[in-house]
Amino acid sequence: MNKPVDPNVSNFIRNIIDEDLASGKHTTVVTRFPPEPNGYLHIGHAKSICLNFGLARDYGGRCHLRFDDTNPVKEEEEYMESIKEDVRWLGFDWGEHLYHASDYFEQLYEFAVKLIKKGKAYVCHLSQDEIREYRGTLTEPGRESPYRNRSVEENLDLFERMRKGEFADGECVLRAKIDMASPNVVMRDPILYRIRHVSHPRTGDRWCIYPMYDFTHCLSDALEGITHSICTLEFENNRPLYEWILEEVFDGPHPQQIEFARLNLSYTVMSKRKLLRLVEEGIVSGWDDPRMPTIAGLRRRGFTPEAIRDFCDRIGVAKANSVVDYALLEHCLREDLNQRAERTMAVLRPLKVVITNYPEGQVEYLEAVNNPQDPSAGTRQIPFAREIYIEQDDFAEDPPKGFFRLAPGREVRLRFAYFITCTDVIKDEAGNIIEVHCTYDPETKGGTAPDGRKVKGTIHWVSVEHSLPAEVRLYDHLFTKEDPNEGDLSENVNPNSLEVLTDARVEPRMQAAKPLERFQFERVGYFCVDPDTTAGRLVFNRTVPLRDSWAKIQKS
RNA sequence: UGGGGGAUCGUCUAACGGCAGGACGGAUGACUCUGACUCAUCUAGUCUAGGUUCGAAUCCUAGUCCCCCAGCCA
Repeated sequence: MNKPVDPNVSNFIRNIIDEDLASGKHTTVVTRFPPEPNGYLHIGHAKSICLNFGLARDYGGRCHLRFDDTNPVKEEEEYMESIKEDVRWLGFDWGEHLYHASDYFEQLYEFAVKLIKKGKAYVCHLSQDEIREYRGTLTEPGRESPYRNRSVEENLDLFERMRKGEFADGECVLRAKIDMASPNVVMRDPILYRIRHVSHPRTGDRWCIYPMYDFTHCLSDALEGITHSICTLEFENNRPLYEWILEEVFDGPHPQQIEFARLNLSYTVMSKRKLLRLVEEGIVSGWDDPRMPTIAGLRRRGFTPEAIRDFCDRIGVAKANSVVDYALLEHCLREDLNQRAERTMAVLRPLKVVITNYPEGQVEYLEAVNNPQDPSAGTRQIPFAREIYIEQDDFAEDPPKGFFRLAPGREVRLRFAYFITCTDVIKDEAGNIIEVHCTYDPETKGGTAPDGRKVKGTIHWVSVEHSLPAEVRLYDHLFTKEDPNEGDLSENVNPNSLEVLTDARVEPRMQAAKPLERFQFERVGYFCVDPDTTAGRLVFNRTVPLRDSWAKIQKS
């Protein structure tokens, strides 16, 4: 954690904890992050991770990582590994406190038996459709199941036989006996256990009955001594059930469920279902496509854990549904990268410049600062020669008003090198500019003129002979709409979310760049080395462009 | 039309009966060997209508709008 915690952070959950601590209700804070291992983590999960682990850190408590693995049909071991990797990468440590809901299956079974013995649960043989019918609707009460008043003995026997595998999938379920007329549908005799003759990633074939979320979660929390069980808004309706179950069977202290609004980000989607769709329809290359809001995607894109944590701190925590502006995420990223990314020069769309008065065959090495924000990053030597590449955008034959880059007759500074003045524009038969001729002023070596004259523009460059070819992948929002859910998702996909440039040129130092290493391409943006990079082929992802006030002026 | 939640600058979020504050975005300017960074100034808000109070974003009443719930998913 590179940043000290702002002592002024205030949100409704901290207020609750402060009160609980002050009143003596709790003497410590124990939270948990409880993902279901059925997919990849995304930035919405990062919010929850930062919240839960952050609270534990700030209050000197602890935060458990618990896999909510109660549905073997959807869950896989592979996901558990990726989740652990992502949480660790984000910078959090659960220490000894790694748990699985499946660790509690035996205890959970005993709690269910206890409930049956209290006459508060029963085995129901209604079919799935019948259960739905009997449940009633939002405005009409449900009806009681004909199996609702079976004797305790019969229920005990039936439940045991469910465990033994005497029933087929779907033949019966264990239900809580609460209130079929409750205005809260969750309380209309909710299902506690269902039968699934499926082997579980962790318990194998030991069980063929699996507890439902509502039964599992509250008891898992209680067993682990969780004090504050923080979840998202859609579980608000489940809170009465959470409390009912604990009240009925759990003797120790009860955790308190607190709900907060999940993260929504403009120009992206956050639901696992929709993310899966993007992958399956080939709209993106995979879960770690750099355009994905998954932790894996963000990592590959070049995001830092520090930037993501800072973002999560800044968005706050509240109960109102909201959509955070993507620009805030970009701001956090740039702020972090500006401090730590070494600078380099790279030309994305090359335009050849011949410096006609520079001796042929001569090469000079010029000193360049690696990171003006961090003197300890040192300097490097960059080769300069008669032929260089500059960015096509940095030259205009007919410069618009306010343009102070290279143009016929104009003098600009080549960063860390010399002042050059454009003398000629070379075109092909079609009239395309293919080369620009300039002269340089030998007196301006290093970038300053002894006579004190100033130039308005400084542009970046690389040597034709010494630079390395590279592929550069430019990313934009995956969707064209702030809210991609408005209308048909696939129609809102941004056709220009990926642009591949294959003719980019980078400084020779990039030969040594390692996958995921981050750089600032001066005047262009922050980039990171894509894992697709091989010995003979450099591939960069644009993490985020630099702010560009010239582009803004041009637009208006 | 049942139940549960929620509405504060364009966006996100503080203020817990006592000066509506911060951040992002936007605008303007300064600086500049990155049109970056940084700095400065500005911009802009309490859903509506009543009420209580010396004083209301906050308490009360009545509305309006938005979200969630009828999986043997979580």
